Parts: sequence; structure tokens; C-alpha cells
Amino acid sequence: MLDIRRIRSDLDGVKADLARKGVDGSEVDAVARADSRQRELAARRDELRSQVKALSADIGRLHREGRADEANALRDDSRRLGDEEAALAAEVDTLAAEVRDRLLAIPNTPHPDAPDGADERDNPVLRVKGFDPDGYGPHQKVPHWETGTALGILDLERAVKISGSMFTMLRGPGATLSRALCQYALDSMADAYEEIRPPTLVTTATLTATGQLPKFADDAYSIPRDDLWAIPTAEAPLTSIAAGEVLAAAELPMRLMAYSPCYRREAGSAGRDTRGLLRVHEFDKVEIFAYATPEQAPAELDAMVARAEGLIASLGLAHRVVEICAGDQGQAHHRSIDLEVYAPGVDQWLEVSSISWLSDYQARRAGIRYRPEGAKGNELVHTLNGSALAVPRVWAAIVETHRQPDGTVRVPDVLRPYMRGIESIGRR
RNA sequence: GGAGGGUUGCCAGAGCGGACGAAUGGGACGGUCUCGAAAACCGUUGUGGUGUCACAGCCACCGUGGGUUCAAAUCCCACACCCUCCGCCA
Repeated sequence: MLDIRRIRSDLDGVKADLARKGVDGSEVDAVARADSRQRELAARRDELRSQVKALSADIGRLHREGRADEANALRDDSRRLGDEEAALAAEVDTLAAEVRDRLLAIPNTPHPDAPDGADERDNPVLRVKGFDPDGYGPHQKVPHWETGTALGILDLERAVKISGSMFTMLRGPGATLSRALCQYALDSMADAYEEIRPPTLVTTATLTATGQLPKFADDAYSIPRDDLWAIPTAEAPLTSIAAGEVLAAAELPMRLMAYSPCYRREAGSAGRDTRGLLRVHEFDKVEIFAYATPEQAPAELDAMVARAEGLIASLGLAHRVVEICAGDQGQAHHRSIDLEVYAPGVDQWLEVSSISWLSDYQARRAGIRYRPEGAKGNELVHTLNGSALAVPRVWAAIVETHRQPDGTVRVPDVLRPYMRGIESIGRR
């Protein structure tokens, strides 16, 4: 969430920033009003409390001195003030909750360098690598679900039988390829990122810290009996690792990575890009993540993009890097870069990674701070996250890009050590 | 799932309803001493809010949420988490 103090001191600036995301400023006004009323009443409440405390101390002293009559006289005053205080306190609590609820729903402000724009059509393409629109033969223009089914490495029908639509199942070398991708991604990042294997069911508090709740409750699978949620991304548990903690400045940047399954209800997206592996309810992903100081954050973002891009390139896939414009950014995002891979079989650019700098937006929700070198107080950290590799779309792009004229699929060299030496899927 | 024990500051640990934001010890930091260090001694050492130009001041926080009381770390209730034992289990 945003800093309430920034809303107090620069209301118009905040509204102008949010307008770039297409966010109406009236909610910010409402927060500012509730906040100022809350502070006004809290000041009066504290004054009353102070009086009650002083009276109570007097009463105690009088009792010890055996002056019970005088003590009893004061007790009535104190009781009256106490009742007044309680009423005021209830009002303050209501207002404080209102401020927090409203604040939670207000998106992060975009970075000044994030390009202007309303939606995805306005996202500038920063660079394109390895893409030759005329360089694909007919053998590559076959959708991965056809190739996958023909080779027996993708079994969509049985996945649907087991779990319903938009669930998938990989078989044989297809399943091995999926696992190889994760292993390869983890090993490639291991020099800088600590590997974590997080829980994949998390509490409401955890999903609130990252911004998925309360706004996007419909997008996540929930387990109401135990008040748990299936994570839509490992970003959720990774962000919450340091929740409520104060990190040492020397620990920053703290880089983490995690393989995890990810669960998404994809509510409202039925029929859109849903064939094959393009949009699924459950998939595997290797996430990279960093806690950083505000000063370190830009370089961390660049490094994460470079690493994810290097991974995709090493798989022999055409890809492009796109900066997300203010109007297309996610609600918690400050600055975002997407990696898209070209899949010739479906003739589409598929988003395979979204790397984002969240500024202190998540850290404020989750209470993640650090103590700057030599400083007295604590500061909020900045968080960054992104996919190193999200399996299904990369799997699809590999099966389409590396399909040979004989219908087999060549395994990228870098994956062979993870594929028990399988060089080609489908060749006997 | 059942039974019992616990949760206090950076750590350990005390705390009779009032003088407790909290004894004491350790740690850390600063100083004295020393050529330097150790030891000893002295001092400092939580977080958040509000407020102020800055101080001061005021408020909150002893797992969380309620309650009793003029007054709660302390009494009552509920819940969460941790530990031990039993049951179940990959």
C-alpha cells in the first residue's frame, strides 16, 4: 500500500501519478479525509487517556495514604472520562480500519520512467532477439498440442477427465522436459539466488501482503475450511519470508529463488488463449526474488531481466523484451518488464516472464524493513520479483520452435544433462 | 484428534492489580584506563503513532482479540503459535 504520509503531504502528486495508471483519484481523497478525521479524534482520545491515567495514579496514592473518601470522589470523575474515552476510541478504531481498507485497495504509483500508455497496445518493445518472421518452415507451424498429442507427451483429454478443463498432463519425455526446465533454471541462478522450497498453501495474511488479496480473491483457489489459499506464484511466500522483520543492511540485496507449482482460477478468461498450454490452472514455475534498498533496486531489476532473458535465449527461442506502460501495470507494480517468447505453431508472442519492481508497496503491507548503515531508524525495503522460467509456455515454444520436418522435437543442448541424454523427442 | 506446559525487550529471565516500558544478568555500542588489548569501572541501548522548525510532550505495544476495574504484563474468556506425551500418518 501507499504511504499515508505521502497522501497527506502530496495529495495532488499521488493522484496525478495514479491517473497515469488510469486510477480515479476520488478514493485517494476519501482516504485523506478519513485519515485526517481519524488523527483528530485520536488526539482527543489520547488526551482523555492521559487524564484517566493521571487520575488513577492519584487514586492509588490516596488509597495508600488512607484517604479513601477523596479517592472515591476522584473515581467518579475518572469513570466518566473513561466512558468518554471508550466511545471516542471505538470511533477512532472504525476510522483507522476504514483508512487501511481503502489504502489496501489503492494501487502503487508507477515509476517516473515507466512509459505512458493506457493498455498493452502502448507497451514499447525494447528489443527483439532471434526472431526472423520468414525463417520458420511449415514443420514449425504446428501448434504444440497437436505435436504433443501425436508424440504422446501431452495428454489433455485425460487431464480434463481427472481435474476438469484447463488442467494439463505431461507424459514421458514431455514430463521430463518440464522437470528439466525447472532444474536448469534453478541451477542457472544458483550462483546469486538462494534456493527456497516454500509452502504452496498460505494464509490470508500472506496473500494480502503481496496484494493478491483482497482485490483478486476470485483469481485464487481457496481452502476455506482451513483459511488457506493455493499460491498463484511463489512470489507470495517469498515476499512474506521477511514479513514483520528488520533485515540488516549488510544482508541486502537478499536474493531468493523458488520452484513451485502455481494455481490460478483464471476466472473470466474462459475461451481466451485456452488451447493447449497457453493458459492453465496449474503450472510449474521458477521464481526469482530480491529484497533490496531503494538504491539497489534499479540494478536488481536490470539483473533479473538479463538473467531471465539469457535463460530463454539459451533455449534457442526467439523472444522480445517489452516494458509495461503505466496503464497496463499490475496494481502493486512500480515498474515492469515482460519477456515474451515467439511460438511459431500458434504464431503468437507468449508472455513467459514478468519482472517487476514493487518499490515499498508490498514491504509496507508486510512490514519488511531494514536498518540503513549508521542510521537510527528503520526503512522499508524494496521488493522485486519475476519469473526465471514459467514452464508451460516455454514448453510450448520449445515443442513448436524445435519441431523437425520428421515431426520429432529436438531437445535444446543446455537441457540434455537434465534429460537423461534424450536428444530428440519422438525418435526411436 | 486427546492431555499437559509455555509465549515478557537483541538473548536469558523476574514481575504482589497502582510507584512497570518493565528488575537482574548477558550481549551490543560509547567512554575512562592502556603502547595496544583483556579485566575493571561509568554511561547508552525497543518499536510504532501523534506532535514540533527542532526539542519537549502525549498515546499505544509484555503472543492476538475481547472482558472486569478508577487503574491490567498481572484477574477472567476466546483464539493463535511453540514444547512434551498419546493417537493417526507419507
